[in-house]
This record gives sequence, structure tokens and C-alpha cells, in this order.
Amino acid sequence: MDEKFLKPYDPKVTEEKILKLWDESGFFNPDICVEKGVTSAHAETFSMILPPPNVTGSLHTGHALGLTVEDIMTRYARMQGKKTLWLPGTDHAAIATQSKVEKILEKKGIKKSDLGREEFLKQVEQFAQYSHDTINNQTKRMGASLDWSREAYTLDAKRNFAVRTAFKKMYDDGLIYRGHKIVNWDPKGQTVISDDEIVYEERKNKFYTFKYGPFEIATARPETKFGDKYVVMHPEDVRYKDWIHGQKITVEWINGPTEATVIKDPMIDMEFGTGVMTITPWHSHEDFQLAEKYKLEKEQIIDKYGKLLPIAQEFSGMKINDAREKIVEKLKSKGLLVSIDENYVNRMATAERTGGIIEPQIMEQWFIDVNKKIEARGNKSLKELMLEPVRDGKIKILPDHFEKVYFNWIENLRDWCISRQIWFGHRIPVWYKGNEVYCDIEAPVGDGWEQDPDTLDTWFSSGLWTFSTLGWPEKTEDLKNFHPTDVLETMHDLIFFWVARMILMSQYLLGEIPFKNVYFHGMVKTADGKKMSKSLGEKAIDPLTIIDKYGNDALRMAMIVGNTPGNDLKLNENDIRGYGKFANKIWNASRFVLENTKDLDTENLPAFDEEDALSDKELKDLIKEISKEMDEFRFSLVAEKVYHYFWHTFADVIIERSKKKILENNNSESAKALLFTQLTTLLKIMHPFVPFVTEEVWSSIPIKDKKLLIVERWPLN
RNA sequence: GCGCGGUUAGCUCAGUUGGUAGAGCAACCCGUUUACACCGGGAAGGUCGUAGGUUCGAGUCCUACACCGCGCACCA
Repeated sequence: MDEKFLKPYDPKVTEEKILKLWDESGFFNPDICVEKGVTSAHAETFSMILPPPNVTGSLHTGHALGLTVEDIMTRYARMQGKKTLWLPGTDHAAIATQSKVEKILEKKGIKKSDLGREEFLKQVEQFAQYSHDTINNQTKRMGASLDWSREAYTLDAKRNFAVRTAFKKMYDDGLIYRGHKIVNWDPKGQTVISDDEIVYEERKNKFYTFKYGPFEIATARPETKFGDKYVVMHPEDVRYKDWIHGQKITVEWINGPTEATVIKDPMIDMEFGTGVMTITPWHSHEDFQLAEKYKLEKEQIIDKYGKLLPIAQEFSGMKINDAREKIVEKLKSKGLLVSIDENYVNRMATAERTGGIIEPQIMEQWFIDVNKKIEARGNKSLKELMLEPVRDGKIKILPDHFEKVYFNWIENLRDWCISRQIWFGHRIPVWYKGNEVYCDIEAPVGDGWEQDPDTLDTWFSSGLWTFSTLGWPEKTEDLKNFHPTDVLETMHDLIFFWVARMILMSQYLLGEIPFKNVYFHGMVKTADGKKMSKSLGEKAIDPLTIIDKYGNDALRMAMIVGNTPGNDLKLNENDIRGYGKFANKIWNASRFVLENTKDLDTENLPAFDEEDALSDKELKDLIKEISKEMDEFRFSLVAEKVYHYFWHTFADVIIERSKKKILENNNSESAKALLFTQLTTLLKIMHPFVPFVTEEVWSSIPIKDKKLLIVERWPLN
């Protein structure tokens, strides 16, 4: 027997060795599996893409959880003999990465405008490359059985070609348009963002009530009120029944008399405040809609740096926060201040990546029309194309309650603003010359054309990910073989950003679904239920530190057992330590079996006695049960059952029983045969969950023409 | 405001057509049996959030409510 078994299981030494073994085998690549004869060329396929980590730093426990779940699926599929592809890549994450680099430069006292577009992009790419290398090394260390030969990056040349192709097609179909609309401007990031990139924060603000002619109006933002000249009330509000729509009155306002027009619209909530408000169409989504409806004038009050424009007269050039109190003072001195509510709580829209407070602005931007009927797709709109496959069950979402969330999002969906005023990302493939606009995959020939300076929302390229990684728009073998993919595994917070956009792009560009199943995992939290963030310091668990301490298999088990789809996971170091013992238990039980079956003829196993036959059947039944559960993605249940069987049936009962039989030489051959059969079978079914220790033990099992465990067959039938 | 999820043993959580409550960890007792002390054996521990309802039977289905968490929404 191998001397290594004389010492307790050492994950550190083993894992390094096993990683090398797998890497050299090439078995992560389905083509090599076919080449080497471990997978049939005509086998069923299984494909999945890795949610590409952002190149903004390093892996955290959330990544580790995703990698674990996905690797279990992948290893299970591979062992079933399927042509299995799990495709890796990274995401350039436009705004996230750019703002990270900006912060780093800021610390050195450098502004991106000092560097200029080209030099700044060099710096970002350098950072991205560094992050990419770190992340990939960590991912490999996790034992993720990804086919690195097919690695992709959302901003590499092939994906850029896919992006330009997709843009051009959508442009030609009239789905992409440029328009002056109210958008979410982030003054801090100096770019527009989409509705989904807004994070709402509850904050306590002062809520002011002012006299506005004969009315009283309330606002939390007096600094936007300079240009207000429409006063709106509900048509059925009896308090204001004497006022008629369109009626003009002159009111004393911040900078003198203003002519105001009465507007009556049912959008007004009679219960709220005084039931009367003035509107600022340039800086409020709702006011904008009202202004569009009645063709009202719109005027910009605040510039893109968050400073007041000349309309504010003596306040012109002031930052809105500095101006607010001063404006209130002025109104007060004019006798127009009625009251201030100090305890008003409202939702502030902030930018997801920069934290900047969103200032709605009317701007010219690029949009994707989600309601336009598309002739080539059965006259359905993008909204309908997104809705249908989920509604019809072609795409199954797990846990299924997220389907409701998904439908609800689509119902409220507005056109998707895709242009960003940042430098890092896919440049919009549109060129201008005077009033001419040219959109194509390649730049126009001739002088005087200037490309649109904006880049695309990072989720535009992410939306193409299931097929751009397989070679689209080329008609590649990979695309034919592996699309639609089988599963999309990710955290549930990406349901709108990513999952929906992939369905949109795939349905529209390919006319097929991007994946058959969506498996959502939850958020990994600390033992006391806090979000794992860097600010937590020591309480935040770093997956690689844990692996060094307890082993990869231990971390995997701790992440899988008791973790059902969609639910948050409280990761506890004690649990991980506990599963480290499991790896050692496997190790020692294997040692016992190998020691006691040395003289066993493994090619012609002796028959089982009655008792052992029962145990043999018990394991076979278990396999039948867990195979079904694996197919239903119930990994937590399977991991727990396998753990329990190995420890409390195989080790505690079967091994203990065999000791007696072997010692007394009473049916000892049957006992040995059972030990051997059970161990080899258990190693296989445990492999997706604890791949390292099982592969290492497998390497010591005396079987003729043995393959690596990673490509052994799952023992059903 | 609307919607979703959670509420089961001290802790973390399973519990798939309704049929006598489960695991891991912790705590308790016993055991140094040559695979393993990263061990074995044993015992203990739950009115399954509350109140109703359906049913022969409900943690599981229905209706309210409470608390925690989350998502969405145009309350100026």
C-alpha cells in the first residue's frame, strides 16, 4: 500500500498534485476527451458558461460558491459520458473597472483628463490584465474544471466583432435609436446609467412647503424649482375645482414674478402633501412624462457637474447642496416659506458603481427599443421575446419564484439606455460627418468622419456571452454543438442585468434561447449574517486562505450542504473545519480497504453473502435516488446523503462488520469484495463534491486500465 | 403601496404529490476496540412564528396577522 496513507490526509500536498494531473490530462476540454477516447464523439453534450468575473480585483466567497456549484454540475455531466464544456472568461465591467482605476490614480493625484483617452485606457488595460491573471490563477486553484483553451474576454477582438455585428443588426432593424430623452445622469461618474444600475437609498431629508401664488407646494429639492412654471393638481380635487386646466396666473417666486399655468392631471396623488405640485421636467422622470403629455416647456436648471445654471441668477454656478439652504433662506425672507418637515424620508437614487447621486437630465443618448415589433421575429417585440421562453417553460428558473420577479421586471421595462460617457468599453460603431450618421461594423471610408465618443453599457456585451464565446457571428462548430447552453448558474442579483439581457440578445440575434435552465445561488454571508465585504476585515472569509487551512474539498462541502437555490448562505469556519474531517475520514477508510483487499482478485470479485448483498443493494438504491436528485439540481441533498452514507453506513457499519468477518475468516471474501466495490463506487459518486481527495485515493486503487476518476463513469446501471 | 422569501432542536439549516419530526455543529454520558481521537457507542434536546380553516390526518394546503430580510413602484 502507498506510504502516503500512513499520514493523515494532507490537502495542501495533494491538491497541488491533483491540479497538475487534471491539467496535463486535458480532460477539461471536450475535444480532448473525444480524442483520447474517454467520451464518445456522438455523445450528448452539456455546456455552460462561467459567469465571467469582473476584472476589478480578485475572487471572493461568492465566486467560490458559484464555482463550486458549477463544477459539481460539470463533473457530474462529464462522468455521465457527456461531451462537457464549461467555458471560462472575464468581464471588462466598463464602469466598475474604470472607476476603480480612477480611484487608484486619484490617490496618486492624477486625473484621467491629465492622461487623455489613449494613455488612460492603457492604464486601465494594465490593471485589467493584472486582475485577470490573479482571478484566473485563483479560479484554477479552486479546481474548477474549465476548458481554458476556449477562454474569452468580453472586450477581446472576437467579442468586439460580435458586439459591432449585434449593434449594426439592431440599428438596421430600428431597435437601436438615438434620442433626446430623460436619462439617469451620474454627476460623480460623469456618465449616463441605465435604470437597473440605480441603487435606491433611504435618507432623511428636509421637506419644504412653499407658497406658490394661491397654492402651497411641497418639495425636497428647492434648488430645482427656479424654472417651475406649471402648477399641477388632480382634476377631481374639489379643493381646486375653481381652477381650470390651462389657466394662467402670475405668482411671486424665487427670483421675482413668474407666469404659471394650471395643469390638471390624474397622475397627482390628492392625499399627498397639499395635492398640488410644480414640475421640473428637465430633472425628473415623472415631470418629464407630464411635460411630454401636455407639450410643456422644459428648461435645464442644473448642469452635468451638479451646478446651477444662469437661470438661478445669484445662485448660478453654485453646487446644489451649497445652494439649497440659501435658496430656502431667500424664499423665507420673501415670506414664501410655509413649513419644514425635518423627518421626511425619501428614496435617493444613487449610481451602483460610483455612489453618485443621480441627477435626471434630458440628453441625447442611444437606446434599445423594447416595444418595437420585429418583423424577422414573428412581429414580436424584445419584451415579448424575453417573456415567452420563460412563460412557456422553455427556460426554467430555479427557484421558480424568481419567474414572477422576472415577469414583473419586464412589465415595467422602459427602453434600455446603452450609451455611456466613459472611455473603457466597446466604442459605439457609429460615425458622424456633419448631419450624416453612419453605422456599420467597420469605419466608413473617406475623410471627415468622426466616431461617436461613447462606449456601450457593459451588459450589452455580456448579453451576447452564451454565443459570442462560442464564436458567433461565425457559424462555428462550437456554436452548433454547444448552444443553447444547458445551465446558467449565477447569483440572483443578476436576474435583470444579465439573465434577462442574455435572453433578449439570444432570442433576437439567434432566434433561440441562450440556456435551458437558470440556477440561482444566494449571497454568501458571514457567520453572523453580514454581507461579506472588505470593510469587515477579518470577518470576511477569503476562499484561498480557507483552502490553505482546511482544503478545497472542505470548503466545497461547507458551501453545498444545507445550501438550497436562491437562499443566502452563512459561511461558518467551524463547518468548514468539520468537513475537513470528512476528507480525512475518506482517507482513512480507504486506507483500511486497501490494506485489507491487497490479495483480492479485483477482476473476478467473489460473490456476496446475504448480508453483504443487502448492503450492495442499499448503495445501488442510493445511487438511483441521488442520480435523480442530481438531475433536479438538488446538490445539497445529494451531498448530505453521500456524506451520511459514507460515514455512517460504509465506515461505521460495513467496515466494522468486515473486521469481524476478516478476523474470524467467516465469509471474509464476501466482505472484502464488498469493501472494494463500495469504496470504488463511493469515490465516483463523491467525486463531484470532493474531487481532490477522491481523485487522490483513486490513484491508489489497483484496477487494470484505470482512467482518471474525473472521466470515470457515474455508476448508474 | 404592491410583490417575493424567511420564521423547524442552543447555532446553521434540510424536509419534492399531506401519513408517527431530520442532518451537521455545539452541549451531556461512556469508551484509549490496531483505518481514523480529524474516532466509536449512548442518551438528551422541537406546542415546526401566532390565530383560524380544509382533512381521518397539516411543518407540508387555504385565510388572516406578527416579526425579519429582499425586490419593485411616478408620492412632488
